[in-house]
Amino acid sequence: MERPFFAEIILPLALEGTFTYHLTSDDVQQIKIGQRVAVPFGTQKLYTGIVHSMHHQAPELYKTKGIYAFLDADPLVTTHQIKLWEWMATYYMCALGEVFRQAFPAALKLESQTFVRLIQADFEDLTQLNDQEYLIFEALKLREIISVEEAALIIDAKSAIPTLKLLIDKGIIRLDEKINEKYTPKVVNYVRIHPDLKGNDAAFMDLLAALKNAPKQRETLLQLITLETQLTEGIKVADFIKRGATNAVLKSLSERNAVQIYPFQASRVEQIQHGQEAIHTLTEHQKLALNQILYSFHSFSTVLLHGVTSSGKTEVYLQLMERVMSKGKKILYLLPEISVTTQIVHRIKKHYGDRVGVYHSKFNQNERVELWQKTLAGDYDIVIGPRTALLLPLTDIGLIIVDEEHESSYKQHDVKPFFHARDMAMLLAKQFKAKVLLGSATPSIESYYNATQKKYGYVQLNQRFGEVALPEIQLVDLKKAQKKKEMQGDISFTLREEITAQLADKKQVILFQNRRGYAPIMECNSCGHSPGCPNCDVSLTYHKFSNQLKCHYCGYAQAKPMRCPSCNSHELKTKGIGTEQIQDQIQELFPDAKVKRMDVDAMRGKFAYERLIEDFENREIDILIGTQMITKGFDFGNVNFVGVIRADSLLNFPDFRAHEKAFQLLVQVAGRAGRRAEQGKVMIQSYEPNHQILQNVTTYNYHETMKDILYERKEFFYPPYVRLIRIRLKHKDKTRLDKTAAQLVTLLQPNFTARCLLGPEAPAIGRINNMYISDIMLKIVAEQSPQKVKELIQKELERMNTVAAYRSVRIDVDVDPV
DNA sequence: AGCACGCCGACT
DNA sequence: GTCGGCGTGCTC
Repeated sequence: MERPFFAEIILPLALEGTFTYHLTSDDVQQIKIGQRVAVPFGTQKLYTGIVHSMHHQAPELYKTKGIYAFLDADPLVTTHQIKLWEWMATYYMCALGEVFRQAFPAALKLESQTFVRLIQADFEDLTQLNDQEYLIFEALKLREIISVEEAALIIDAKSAIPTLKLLIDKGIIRLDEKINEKYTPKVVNYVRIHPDLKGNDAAFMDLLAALKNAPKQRETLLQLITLETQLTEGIKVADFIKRGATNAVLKSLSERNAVQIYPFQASRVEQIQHGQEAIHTLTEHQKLALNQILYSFHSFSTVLLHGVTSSGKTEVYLQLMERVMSKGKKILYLLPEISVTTQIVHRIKKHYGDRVGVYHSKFNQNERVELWQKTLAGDYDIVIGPRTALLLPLTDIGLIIVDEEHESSYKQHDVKPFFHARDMAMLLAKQFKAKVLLGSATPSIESYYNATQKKYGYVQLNQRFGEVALPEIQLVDLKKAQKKKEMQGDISFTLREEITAQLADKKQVILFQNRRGYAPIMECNSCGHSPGCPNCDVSLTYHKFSNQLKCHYCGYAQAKPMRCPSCNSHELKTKGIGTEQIQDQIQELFPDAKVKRMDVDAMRGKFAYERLIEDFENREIDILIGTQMITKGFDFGNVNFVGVIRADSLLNFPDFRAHEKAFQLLVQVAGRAGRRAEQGKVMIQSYEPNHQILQNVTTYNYHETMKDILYERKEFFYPPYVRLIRIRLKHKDKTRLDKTAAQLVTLLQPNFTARCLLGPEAPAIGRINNMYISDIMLKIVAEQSPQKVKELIQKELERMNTVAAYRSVRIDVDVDPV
């Protein structure tokens, strides 16, 4: 007798580990690791799971259930992926199921719905049924299967369950779990000459005669014939209409059986002809950098390419990609979220055509499935996307490029797992024995440090393309300007004159202000009251366009009050500046200029970003005012000047990374100026022009800045000298939250020195969406094993979980927070 | 995460 | 007297 088989299944749940199911001998025949299965879980639900492994150990503590169905013949998940998921779950301290849920396209997870089926259709004693039972019985005679929701609609009740229960008891119906696949292939209508007419001249002549009085139909038919001889592929109805046909005419023709309209499954992933865009030959500097990278890859698996803005890093990437592909290996090209729709991607796509898979967050569920399946099939030589592209079923990877590696959007912070794509890229590369290239004009301090410690190779590219010098940066002292009354609103005369000169020169201007809305705060001049969000501990931001006060954290909005809600005075004034206000001020100063704004508010909608880029390219915008969005892959030849409205808020951020981020951001902003022919110019307005960071920015002194920051980090015990783990507690009851946090600190304290355990402390915003927040920060020193520390935290969290009073507090662990 | 079970307030 | 609020406990 053979021993029974069991399978471990990964389920999309926030629960530890995998789940055991028993296998029938049939199951054993077809089961494969990575395969998608439907399994029952709990009393009601069917979930989509992934086969993790098979074994013979019967669990002792519970009875196993069986597999409900195998959803595909072949695995949809690779063993590399399962391994990566396990790493992520361990490293980022979350459940394997949470990684699965994030990684796997929602459309491939089935929706379990309960259906009702008739089992006794010949039931005749209708007097036994009440009105509602009868209605459902009749409906089922017509339809065979209806969903529980539909049943409720039929009898016009909130829930059909009571009635259905009666019918079940009578043995007339039964409940059935039916599986709905959410993915629906996209179907496109094509048109062709009716097959019956082909080679049948007599019929054809009859048809033409019949169309004697229908010139439009005749013309359309002849046009279709011509097209069919010209084109090898099918003709889409939509394309045919663009060439002059109309729906009405086609309808008549199809009714006459002259043409046939037939549906065909089209690929959703857009096709572009390739070979249109050549790869440029490299300059001497670029060639040197490429050779240094190739050389470094002999001794390092990761190389940091530090290339000033506009040095043509992309050209180097393209050449490197060519080499990798020529060896038959594939490439993963990661970039920050917003850059996925930029020029670089279009260029790569144009050059390599459908060998490139582009992934991005505005894709809908069906597009994601298609990309998943094509990636799995190995159809792409290059996959381009933001951090989540790392989770695709990649195969044969030879190189991973992490472009703009300093970008904090590589770290996922909203949904678990809170992973950093740059760090995971290295793990992934290890699996494939692939290389990683990190690229940036302003590398993150972590990567820079790793390069100085000889953990990464380090290659510099100091020459801008065409040898154009870096933009000249001028600081404008706002204190002085104010004293001398050389200000108009928030624009100094110096800045105003420069913009005037640029516009006279027919150049476009970019202005940077890192705050959206009109004004971040409203304040009453007589009592000092400033309206706050009822759900969060923040001031409401005034949005002039909608005349509302909005909360940027929970989305709360209210109409702007006329009087102070506290003292009823009329003296409500705005404080601080946002992009909306700058737009107003600039428009007033330059009434003839076309002024546009680029921030999340202006970028709503699927193509808002693309449209703005197009407008800018076509010079339909003279002055663009943007938040940090403009620093990401925004590359235009006609911009020679960039202005920063107020740098101070960047420098005075209460975060240990503030200086690093401010330097990176300002250098990136400056890099938008003078990208092609001439040297650009940058003006930074600030109340503190002597601030060390601003001084370093003017000379582009990256190394000096990093040295200073590293010194501070070492002194105050921050990364890269320690690793951080932030434990964030949330609860709607502040007292319970504080007690739980205090208890957790008590449990952790014996294992950490005082300077390695900070908190509990409320973050800058202590309440969001009516949930109070408390943070505990742990620092792991070099001598400690991060794995041991994580196990310890896990143990203490489980201990907390045994006490009911603590259990209701939500606890999230963020490893390496940014 | 879902979902059932179970114990307290406002309504047919 | 019930419907339904969310606190608590369990799921292979």
